[in-house]
Amino acid sequence: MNQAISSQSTGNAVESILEAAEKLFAEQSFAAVSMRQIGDQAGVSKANVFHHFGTKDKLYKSVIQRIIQASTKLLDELDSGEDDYRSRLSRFNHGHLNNILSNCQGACLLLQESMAIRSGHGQQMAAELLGKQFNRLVNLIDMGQQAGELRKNMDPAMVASMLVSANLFFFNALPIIAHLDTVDFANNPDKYAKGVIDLLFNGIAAGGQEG
Amino acid sequence: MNQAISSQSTGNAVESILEAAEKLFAEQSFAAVSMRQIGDQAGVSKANVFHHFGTKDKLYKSVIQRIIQASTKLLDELDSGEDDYRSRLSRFNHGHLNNILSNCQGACLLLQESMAIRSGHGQQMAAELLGKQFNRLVNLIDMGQQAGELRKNMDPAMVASMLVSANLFFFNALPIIAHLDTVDFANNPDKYAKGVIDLLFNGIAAGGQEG
DNA sequence: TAATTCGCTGACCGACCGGTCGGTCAGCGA
DNA sequence: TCGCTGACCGACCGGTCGGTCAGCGAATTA
Repeated sequence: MNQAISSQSTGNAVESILEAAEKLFAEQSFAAVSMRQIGDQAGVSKANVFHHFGTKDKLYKSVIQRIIQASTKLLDELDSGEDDYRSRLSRFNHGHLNNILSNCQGACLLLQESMAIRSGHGQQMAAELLGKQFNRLVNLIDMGQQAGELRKNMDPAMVASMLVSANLFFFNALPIIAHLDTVDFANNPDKYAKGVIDLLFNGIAAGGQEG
Repeated sequence: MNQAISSQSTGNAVESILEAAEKLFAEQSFAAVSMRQIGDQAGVSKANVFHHFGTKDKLYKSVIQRIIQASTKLLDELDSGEDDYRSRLSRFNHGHLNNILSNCQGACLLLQESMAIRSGHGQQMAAELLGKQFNRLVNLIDMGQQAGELRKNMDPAMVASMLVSANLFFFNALPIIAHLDTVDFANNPDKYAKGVIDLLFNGIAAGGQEG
């Protein structure tokens, strides 16, 4: 075993390759990463990467699938409890942001794969997942409306869009924003998530209630 | 002139190369695009691309600079008028979203370049621009607070974050979201921008005023 | 023990990469 | 007319790419 290489903690080559590929693909891009790099990072030969995954494209899709499974699992665990809808939305929001931040590489890949113009290799897989998660959130807000807890003259999908986007932005623009002197919520995800819920519920107009 | 190639409308080779490079870099990635592709797309030889820009890296940075200049110019034109702060924020929001949608390629490149983990070639240039634009928006909201038009127990930077992120999300997740049956604001940027302002000002809690 | 399978590897291939080079050609000031 | 310049090109360089393949050692099976 070589000390210079990272993963391969389990001795399982397949898992080592997947971890290495996810990291490299996220940090760079599909085209920028070579199969040799992935093999080196995983502590195996380039030929072995091909042995297990056939082609670079299949390896990439396996990486995306793996991220999707992990993400879905994490989000499923959030769906318990029967509080008021403000609590449920808040819990979803905190969970969503934490999921993103606890798996930056995966989030980065999915976000990149979801970009419009881009000709991604796993675009429809990523789209399917994000669509599902988005719909789930929309339904939650819709139920809040029907329960009379949220005002009715608004579009639930738009609220969902703002919630999800706020978290994605926090994750991927953090290093840019962190050093601005106008910002003090950087490196404090919980404070950010709480603030988002407060603003979204109470609005920013003067005279609104507080969170 | 070849019909298969796109730009070169002006006959200016440099401009043709920049346009071709922006398109290809946005649709794919820095590594995925070859100098030969760029030359072909621009209707010039690969050697000529090197003649004008030296290296692939310099060409890429020129593309980013060009996008930044266009973006800054567009945003500067929004800073006129002295209405109430709701109108000013609304105008900024519509303008910001329109800027993004009218230059998808540029927005795509800047967004990609601003990603956290990513090791981009024009990262700090993109970060500088986004930081400036962000600070400008924060100041606008801050002034609204001091004028008493916006409630004071909230973080202006967080509001700015939510505004910007909502637009970025709309732009880059549109194709994913468009076909969901829960969504009806797709392909209607003005409706979306108006809804964002409404939600942000009035909140979603039952009992809030309408927009 | 002999045969077979399995995970894995180094050597190798054609294609393409970023970048360079020698050279052509139109235009321009003297 | 001359010398010079910059835009432009085809051909080429060393190097790396994705992908293939015969074969190795260690298990597994008969």
